[in-house]
Amino acid sequence: MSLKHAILVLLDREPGSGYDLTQRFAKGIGHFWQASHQQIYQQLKKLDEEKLVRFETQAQAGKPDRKLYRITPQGQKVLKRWIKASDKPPVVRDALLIKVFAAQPEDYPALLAELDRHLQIHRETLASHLAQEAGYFELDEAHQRRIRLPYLTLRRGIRYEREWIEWLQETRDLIAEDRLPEQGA
Amino acid sequence: MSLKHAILVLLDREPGSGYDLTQRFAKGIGHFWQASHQQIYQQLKKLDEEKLVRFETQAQAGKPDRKLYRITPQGQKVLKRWIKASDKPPVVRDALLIKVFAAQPEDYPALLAELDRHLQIHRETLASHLAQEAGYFELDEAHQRRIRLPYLTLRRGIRYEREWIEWLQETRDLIAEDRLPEQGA
DNA sequence: CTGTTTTATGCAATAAGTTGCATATGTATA
DNA sequence: TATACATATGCAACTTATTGCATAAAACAG
Repeated sequence: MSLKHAILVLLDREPGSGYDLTQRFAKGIGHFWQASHQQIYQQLKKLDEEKLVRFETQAQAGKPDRKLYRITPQGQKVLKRWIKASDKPPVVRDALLIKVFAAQPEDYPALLAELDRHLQIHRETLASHLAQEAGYFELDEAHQRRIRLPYLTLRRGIRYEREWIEWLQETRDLIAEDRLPEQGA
Repeated sequence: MSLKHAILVLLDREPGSGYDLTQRFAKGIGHFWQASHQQIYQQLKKLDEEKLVRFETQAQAGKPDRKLYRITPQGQKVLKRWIKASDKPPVVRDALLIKVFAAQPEDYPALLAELDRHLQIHRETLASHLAQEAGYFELDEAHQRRIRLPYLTLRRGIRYEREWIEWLQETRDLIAEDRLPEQGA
């Protein structure tokens, strides 16, 4: 699986604790990979057993010990190999679309509410991605060039959200129209 | 989870065997939900235990017995309730984007090959969706209206694939450009 | 007439992800 | 001063999905 590799990628850029990584997943690469702290801690444990990462315990006054993880040379080797390998596109499994597929006129009010809720979520996510993009545009050209590939993944996130929003609006409106004539009849 | 509900939706439209459902997942709703036959058989077993479906065994000459599943009234009730409930948007986890994010110039040739491979897969999926859409357009207006919501989910699949193709082409070209000046220098 | 695909169902083991809980303290907010 | 939030890590139980295997016969292609 790839959560392991996502962690290796982040640790290859900069060592960090499980907590750090949780933040980096949420803020940095959440547009293409989401992971909870439980998953991250579990995987760090396994990666350590496989010697792909190692850690130093940093005692902190009062707070619990912080484990600072680093990628090992083996880890880097495994990562390099994985980047050059090939994967299948991710499977699509979308509960909302099951509902749209199966909805009958009596379900339309609830469905419209649900579509609106998703619309709102996707608008918020898009706004957050666009804010991140604005930060990228403020960088000088040399720095932009250095993080061009990460930026391209953000572009993908932006496009993905825009796509959702367009479809949701279109679908929402079509379903709303469908319902009205029946109310008027 | 929602595989159960996807199965209930299909059985609510028409009874069928595990094998039937596997086909219907692949051909009918594969654009928003994918499931292997193992998963389907496992879930049918559980759905039967929960009394949300029941089955009749049809002995067939030579072939193994076919189990014809039907949704029960309880199943329909559970399904109705679920359709009106709300879910979170699916989590995004895309291995290809990890690779784009992490790739260094020495990885570009392999990455370009991988992007091309995905491009091909998405083009094939799009072609298959468009063929399905063409079938929809051939129907008379009354029939089109009756399956309008399922069609809207297909539209989403089409848009999704188009989105991927556009991003892959754009990204592919940008990475290819990036690499060339270094070869020429 | 031989080999591949389609029809038809399933078990077992493993991997991956989710949910709920537990602990402990510093720091900011009301 | 009480409450909530951020820091920091983790276990246990459960659900969900994947991988690999097994069986068995008809139907079709070469």
